[in-house]
Amino acid sequence: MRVAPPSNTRERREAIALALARVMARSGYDGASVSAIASEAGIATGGVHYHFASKAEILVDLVERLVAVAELRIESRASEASGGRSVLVAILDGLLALTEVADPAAVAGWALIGAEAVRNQEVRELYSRWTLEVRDRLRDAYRTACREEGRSARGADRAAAALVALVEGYFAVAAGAPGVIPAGSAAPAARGVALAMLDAQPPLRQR
Amino acid sequence: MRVAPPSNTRERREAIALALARVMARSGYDGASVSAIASEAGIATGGVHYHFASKAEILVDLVERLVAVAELRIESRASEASGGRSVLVAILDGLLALTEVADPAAVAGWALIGAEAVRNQEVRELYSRWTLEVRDRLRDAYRTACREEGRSARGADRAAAALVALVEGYFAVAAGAPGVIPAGSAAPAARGVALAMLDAQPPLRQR
Amino acid sequence: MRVAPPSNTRERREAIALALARVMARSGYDGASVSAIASEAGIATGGVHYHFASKAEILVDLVERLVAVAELRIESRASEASGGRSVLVAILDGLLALTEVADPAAVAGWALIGAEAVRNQEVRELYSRWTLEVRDRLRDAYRTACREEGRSARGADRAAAALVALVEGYFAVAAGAPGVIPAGSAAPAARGVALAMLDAQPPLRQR
Amino acid sequence: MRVAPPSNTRERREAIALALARVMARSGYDGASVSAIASEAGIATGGVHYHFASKAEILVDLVERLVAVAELRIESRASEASGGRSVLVAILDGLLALTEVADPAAVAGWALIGAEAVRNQEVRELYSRWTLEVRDRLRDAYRTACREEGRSARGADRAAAALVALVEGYFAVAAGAPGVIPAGSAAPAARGVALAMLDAQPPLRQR
DNA sequence: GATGAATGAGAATTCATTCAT
DNA sequence: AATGAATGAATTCTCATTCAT
Repeated sequence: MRVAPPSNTRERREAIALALARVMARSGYDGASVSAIASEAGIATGGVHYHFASKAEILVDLVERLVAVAELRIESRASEASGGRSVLVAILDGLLALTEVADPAAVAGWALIGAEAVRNQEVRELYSRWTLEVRDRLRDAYRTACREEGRSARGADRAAAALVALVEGYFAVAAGAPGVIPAGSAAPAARGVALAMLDAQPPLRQR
Repeated sequence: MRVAPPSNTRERREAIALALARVMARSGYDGASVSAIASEAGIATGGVHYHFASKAEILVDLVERLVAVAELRIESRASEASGGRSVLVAILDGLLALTEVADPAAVAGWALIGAEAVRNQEVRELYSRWTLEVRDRLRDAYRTACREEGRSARGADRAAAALVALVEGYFAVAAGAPGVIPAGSAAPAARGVALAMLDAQPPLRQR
Repeated sequence: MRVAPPSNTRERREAIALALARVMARSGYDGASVSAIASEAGIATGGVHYHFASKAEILVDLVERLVAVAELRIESRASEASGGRSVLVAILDGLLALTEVADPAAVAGWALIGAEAVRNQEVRELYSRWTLEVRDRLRDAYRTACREEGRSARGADRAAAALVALVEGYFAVAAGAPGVIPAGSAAPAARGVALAMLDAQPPLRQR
Repeated sequence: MRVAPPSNTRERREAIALALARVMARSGYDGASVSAIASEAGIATGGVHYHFASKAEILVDLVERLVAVAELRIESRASEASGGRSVLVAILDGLLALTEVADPAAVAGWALIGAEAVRNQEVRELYSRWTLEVRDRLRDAYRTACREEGRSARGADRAAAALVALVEGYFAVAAGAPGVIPAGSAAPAARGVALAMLDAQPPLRQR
């Protein structure tokens, strides 16, 4: 009696999504032809469409994977953190870990996902949702830190938005203008920015 | 005998480049087909190729135009500035003016140019050159401000790189995740970041 | 697990190359659009490019096929020949067999390949190499015949070149000016020319 | 009172036709774009269509010019000739003069005209008419020579056809496979072929 | 006579997707 | 599960031709 072999769909989908990231880092999303993705993943063209209904779906899958990974990194750092400042730093570190470990495919992939969000509604929704979530977490941590330190939390919103822009900007510049960002400077500089902003928040006046 | 109308090539090239920016804002660069650009510019498909040898050349032209415009804005603001802090602010304001006057085509255009730099060498060179130039100007102004204020200029490099990332990030996020950046907050927040970073530079120790 | 039908690439490539020859005979090489070739071969446009990277590559393939066929014809005739005269005749007969069996596509195809050699370097190289090879074989047979018959072999070079021109001219005229060459006269007339030239070679003077 | 400037249409048409020949020698007929022809002729694109209704008409004009020139050369040589053999030689020399004076544009032009005759009816008619005329003149001279020398004129037809093929072949090979024909050998070798063929005609038997 | 911008109909080529095996 | 040949629509680009000036 034959037993059906175990499905390898999960691994295949991952391999294909990561192959897309690598090809995108060279050729952009449109330049990443399905057959290039396939050969990067070590399978035949048709195989890609066995596992994904469309090329767009691979990109969506990749976005979800990158988000999940970032989320994990943030979570693991944040869970060890205590206090607003250290949560803030944990989030920034988690987000920018990619640039440190120098995974160029992931860095370029993320930058290109932002660009793809301009025209692809589904990607835009995912990208926006994640970006908003990050902003809100940053804002909450920022406010917490202000409260803990007896500072006004005015402008926490725009400060958090600036930190989001900073992080996304690091990805964009690292991908599109290599050499502009000193190696290894992203995470420490982002931390510095966040802390400088906190320090600039005025103390709450006594009542 | 030469009896021909004066060449309108200059205007046409500009019209086509701006049409590309508008179509890109909707559809991305690859999605901006030559015929979409042509109809946006109000001419026939062939007309685009009469004025540009290739679609890639239009993008290059657009990059050069956006850079030139940004340069002008920076120059006009910086010429009125005195002191490192105000030059720093002038540069950031000049760069981010686009986001304020809400020219979505230019904002998305610039964000997508960064993405296109990933795979297009000529665009990458232009984008890198401009980005480097901006970083170096920011760093010089930053150092000047430190000197003027008797502060150490340590880390000016990474601070300038962070400011570049911040600016690029504003474009990327505004284009890809509308709603994440509070309206009108980019320029003031960027100013705030720069000044907070300066304030955080320690004073030079006495000898 | 690989469960795929056996590749039919070889047959397809041949079918496409022969389709090109037929369409060229009607419309010339430039007039042979890829879609005309495809429909002549009974496939869709894209199919042509699945098997050939470019239209030029089809032409190169066709040249190689026609040369290979001619080579076979010459070889089979020459292997039965004995003596310079009969080898000479075998070569000419092999080359001109096309005109006799009235394969108009091949005749016109070859004539147009010569024309395409004017501007296409790869075709020119193939065409030149083959033409040179034919000339050298003719020259060798011509010299052998002279030696066998006690004649001077002076001018064997230009005689061989003339025979090459004669053969190519038959193709060109048959393709471009039908009716000028009496049907069936090419091979016998070429033979006649070759033998008359040999007869005109003066005897070696006695020493 | 203004006097209309003298028309320069005649010179312009010639300049354009010759420009076509030169561009064709590089790029083939289809590769010779109207604007390439125009710039070779030193005028603007539109100017070509002021003088010719269509690109095809330029080619027709060129064919007529090349034929007229060849006719003149033949006429001037034939008028000084006496006897069948010398007329035969005069015709061949006239036809092949192009290859001797090494006008590569004219040589390639003529070869490409033969190829263009395959698909362009008007060119085919001109090319066929001229080729037939040449064959018939060669045949007449051949017969005259036979009669003068008391030889059978059997096969004069196919001999004349062979000489036509030989001449056209020289053009085709010179254009498409440079180096195969020894320099300067075309006309003398063609003469040699013609005379050898005549020598091979058997004498008329006595009655 | 002549210019050169503009047109628009194709051309070659690419590629996501389908499907018989 | 997977293959890879095949499709056909879409894309970029070319170019003969037209025409206002």
